[in-house]
Amino acid sequence: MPAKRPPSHPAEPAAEEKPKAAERIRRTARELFYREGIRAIGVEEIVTRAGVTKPSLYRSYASKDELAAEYLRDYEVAFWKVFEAGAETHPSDARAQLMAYFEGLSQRASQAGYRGCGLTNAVVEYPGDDHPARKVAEEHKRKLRTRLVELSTAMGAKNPALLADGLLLLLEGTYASGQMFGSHGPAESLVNIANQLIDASLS
Amino acid sequence: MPAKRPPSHPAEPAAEEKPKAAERIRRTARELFYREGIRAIGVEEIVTRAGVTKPSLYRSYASKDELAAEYLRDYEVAFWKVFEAGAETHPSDARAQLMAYFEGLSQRASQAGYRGCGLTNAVVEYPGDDHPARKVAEEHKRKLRTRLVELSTAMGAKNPALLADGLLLLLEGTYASGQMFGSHGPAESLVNIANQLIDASLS
DNA sequence: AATCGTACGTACCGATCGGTAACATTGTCA
DNA sequence: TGACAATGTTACCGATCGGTACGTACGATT
Repeated sequence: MPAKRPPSHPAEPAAEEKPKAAERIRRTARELFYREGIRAIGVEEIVTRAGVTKPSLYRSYASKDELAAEYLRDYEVAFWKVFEAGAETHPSDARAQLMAYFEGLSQRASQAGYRGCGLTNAVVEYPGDDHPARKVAEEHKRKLRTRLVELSTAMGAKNPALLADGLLLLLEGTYASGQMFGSHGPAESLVNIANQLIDASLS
Repeated sequence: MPAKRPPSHPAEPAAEEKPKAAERIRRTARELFYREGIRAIGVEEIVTRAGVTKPSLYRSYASKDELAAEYLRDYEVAFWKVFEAGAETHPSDARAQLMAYFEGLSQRASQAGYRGCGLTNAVVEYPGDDHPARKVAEEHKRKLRTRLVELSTAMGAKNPALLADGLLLLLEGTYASGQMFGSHGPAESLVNIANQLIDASLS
């Protein structure tokens, strides 16, 4: 285990040099998988657009399936960053935190070309429960549900688990319908609907 | 245009004889496309499971894409049949009609192996707006939204379009989350949540 | 200078993809 | 019975799929 690489930092972006092949593949795969779907994109197109070759891909990732799982892990990190962004601007106000995310989502999902949630899309693309990408997605959704229960509790809901389920249904509904309707779809009503539901769940 | 076929009835199921190849392909494709996804299923597997061969498929359907579109047209017919089933048992009661569908959906979406809405899944599988299957799905969703506005109006909602959007978000959310969570997922709360939303939208 | 580990590219694998040409079989009419 | 159209079958196409064996350029170590 030769763990001695003085100039390069293993877990850091290392913005000093040009991106390595593995990182270029990662970024290209993330963009293509999200925009076009995992099944729709072949490894050939990924490496071509990344400016590398196939062996470089398979040296860093065991298979296309594993690369897809890695893409979703990156996607999840980015998701939580956006989802929890409201915690800083609205500390100790669970409802405002949540609604900050809902407002941003509503706007994004109301634009043409919106592609929904990469994790949800992966579940649709891979119905069988043995795919590594699907496992990442399923675990994430369980975590999201748990987090929504926490927020619902903090909001003072009578039945936090029930409100959390309602909010999750609205979220997933927005991801899906944002892809089907272009502008002026149901996603535009998300904030209004969510507020109605939260109000009804309090007293 | 030789439109003369006395003994055979073009648009009827013709339950008298054994199913033709085109019909077997249609049924097999419908089941496989729904369960596994359109991109995941090749034409080879369809014709094998249907007990026919590829040329039989391509004589009745112009391409795999067209077969997929035909599958969704069949799916849509079946959807409306289930969706409007409550109109007979609950005439002149829009809310009861709608909730009858919601209750059935909630149960189906809470079972392991649930695969959501075939039309929504097709939109996720084909992001580009040029695919024939996607066009069928998009048009259906617009019709569904219109129908929900009608029902919301009949229910006496203050803002029918807004309630319709909320109901549509809940529907799509149930389709999606039913696939990710097995039993005891958010889909189980659909009826309760929908009732809260409808109540809040009336007075 | 000889050596070694790392990183990357060239060229190729068998399998499967959607789709088709050409031929055999069948049923329905005159 | 014979002609015709519809529907079936065998065998194949080029393209692309995910994945890999093998050779090479290069910088650090001895």
